[in-house]
Amino acid sequence: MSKKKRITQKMIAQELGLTVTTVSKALKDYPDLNANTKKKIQDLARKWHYIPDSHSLALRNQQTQTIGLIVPEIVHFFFSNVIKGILHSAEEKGYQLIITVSRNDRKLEERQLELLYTQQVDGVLISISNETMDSNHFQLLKNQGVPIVMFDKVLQDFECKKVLIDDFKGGEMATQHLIDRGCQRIAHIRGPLAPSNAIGRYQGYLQALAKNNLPIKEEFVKVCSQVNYDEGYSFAQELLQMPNPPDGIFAITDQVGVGALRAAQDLGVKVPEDLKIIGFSNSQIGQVSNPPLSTIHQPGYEIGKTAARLLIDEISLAENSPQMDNLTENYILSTKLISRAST
Amino acid sequence: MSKKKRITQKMIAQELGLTVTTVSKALKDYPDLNANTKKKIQDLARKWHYIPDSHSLALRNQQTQTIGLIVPEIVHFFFSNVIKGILHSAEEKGYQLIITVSRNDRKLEERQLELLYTQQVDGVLISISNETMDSNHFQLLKNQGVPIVMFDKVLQDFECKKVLIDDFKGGEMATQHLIDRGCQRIAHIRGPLAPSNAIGRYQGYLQALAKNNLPIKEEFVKVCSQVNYDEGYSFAQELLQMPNPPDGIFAITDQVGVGALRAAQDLGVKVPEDLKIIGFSNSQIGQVSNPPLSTIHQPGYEIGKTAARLLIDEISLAENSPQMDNLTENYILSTKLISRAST
DNA sequence: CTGAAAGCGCTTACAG
DNA sequence: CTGAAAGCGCTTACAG
Repeated sequence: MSKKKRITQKMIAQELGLTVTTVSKALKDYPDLNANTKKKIQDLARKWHYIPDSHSLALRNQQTQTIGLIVPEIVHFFFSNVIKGILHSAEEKGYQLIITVSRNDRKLEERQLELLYTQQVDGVLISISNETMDSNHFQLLKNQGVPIVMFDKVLQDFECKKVLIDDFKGGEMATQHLIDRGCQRIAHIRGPLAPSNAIGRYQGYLQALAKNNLPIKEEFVKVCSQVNYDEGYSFAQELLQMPNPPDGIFAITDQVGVGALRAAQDLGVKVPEDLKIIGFSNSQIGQVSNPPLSTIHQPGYEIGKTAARLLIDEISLAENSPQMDNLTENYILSTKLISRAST
Repeated sequence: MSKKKRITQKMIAQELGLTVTTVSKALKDYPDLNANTKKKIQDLARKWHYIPDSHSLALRNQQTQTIGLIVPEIVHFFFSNVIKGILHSAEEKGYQLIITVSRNDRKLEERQLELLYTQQVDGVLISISNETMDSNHFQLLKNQGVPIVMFDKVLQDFECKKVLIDDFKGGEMATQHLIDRGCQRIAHIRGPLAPSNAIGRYQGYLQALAKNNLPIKEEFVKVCSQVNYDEGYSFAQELLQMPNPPDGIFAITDQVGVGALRAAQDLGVKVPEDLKIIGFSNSQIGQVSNPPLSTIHQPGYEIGKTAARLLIDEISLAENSPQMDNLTENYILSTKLISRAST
């Protein structure tokens, strides 16, 4: 500690034979100061590299200029892009970002939320864990006046702003694309049962089948728990070894889709001739697979940018009109189909 | 603001007709309190969900339990893994992490450093931008008593702990592997000129050629600026269209390597028969390309974990023995060759 | 066993 | 034009 030689207003005041009050005013460019005094202070501050202490400011202003983020995973193309978008908006508005990871663990998510509260973040951005079914911990935070914005994986019955894509439509689009390409027996390797986005995509899949009068076969739906390459591989293997295998697979993510692609190739099933595969997200992995994977583009960067902006707006608003209730409002960003050689 | 209803010790004291002093002691479990009083306080604190204000603590203790991170990029497999490792160690020791990105811009890096200083972080972890050649901004921070640990992209002449792999050895290993596989005309698509790791890998490449009495051809060395798939693609295209094209390519990263792989395939050059390619890092992208890419494993998670631990140790040490100089010390984590179908 | 006081670094309404 | 005072939330050496 003693090693720290942080320059404070007090030191500047002492050096110049003034008081902190005057120094503070000079640094904030108050009009009612002697121009000369002001200049002397500002010059010394610059020379000594004075930088204000944010904790002191936080204490004084009850505002930390910091937002907290909780994501389920960090080694993840989509979430990396979201973070990039958040940082973009945060920088723009002079906010810092504290990042935490829930590892899809409901308990850990709660703990991270508490830590962010301890840090007095002005607001929280979150994509909830796959395990999270209730909103008690979010409600607690909200009751303390900390605004929350959810994105991607959201909790339907929690009142807050949400930034999303239309997963239902995306799922339908993906499945319809397979149908348009001539598939008749379409399997779906879906995400876990709880997350809102996995449900949406699954329902979109069902909808597309129904609309086209294609039969819905329970054995053609596989449920991932890890949602990774290996699961894609092994589920595809199972599917392709059935007596009447599918001729199309809609995978919940590109990771899973690329795993399925490899399984097909290892079994000698030709893609796209014998089997067409479409993923979801437009991750880099699908761009470089061979053949490249068709997919639904999910705009991570824009989602992050939008979510952070909404949160920061809400923070500023809360300051001015404390009575403002933050009602649920869904911001749906658009997706698009990207057709590549796998379909 | 008025919306915030954060519970403070003062409120608890008022409710129970005590003073903050007593409340503070009870919450910190001081021994010299009436057991009954203590219990009453602790019970109410729990009931009201009291959570201490970290800024107040930071101000009081001159310790924020927060570390800052600056990385050149966030949408990046290697750095994501590093962050995961950092979060692991940080959590373990009760530290929070503020993340910023320099976008390989020296000016922005300096700005981020300043913001972290404003936030009073207890220490800084950094992988420097490709543009950074001098250490003035780091020296400034160090002079203020804020410990710094560098990783991956480091500044040779700045005194601090560094967590690295042996890029020279890695580059040599990769090139030697191509030679062992029968390559005689080996090209290198290298990183930018400044970064320590790009230089190390390049020198390792030269060393392997020299050791094996293979000629060093200037035209076989291409210099990336973006270090991405597209650059890998176009440089490989150039190389393969030479009158005497290379029979092996060592790419600075897997991204670049996979780009080169695709270029070869698009030109009808067979990999690995006519051309062998090896990348660097062991990113996921190389695991799923077709054929999968040989590479040098770079342990991102461990690098992050180690760097954060070292930093936190240094923070605690600085508290106790302020005179401690933090001399340069290199922590070299080991890499290994991963041979796949591309070589 | 409990509390009054000082202080961390800063801001701002108020006095002079 | 400058400064003394109070206060943000907390801790701790000291009094009683």
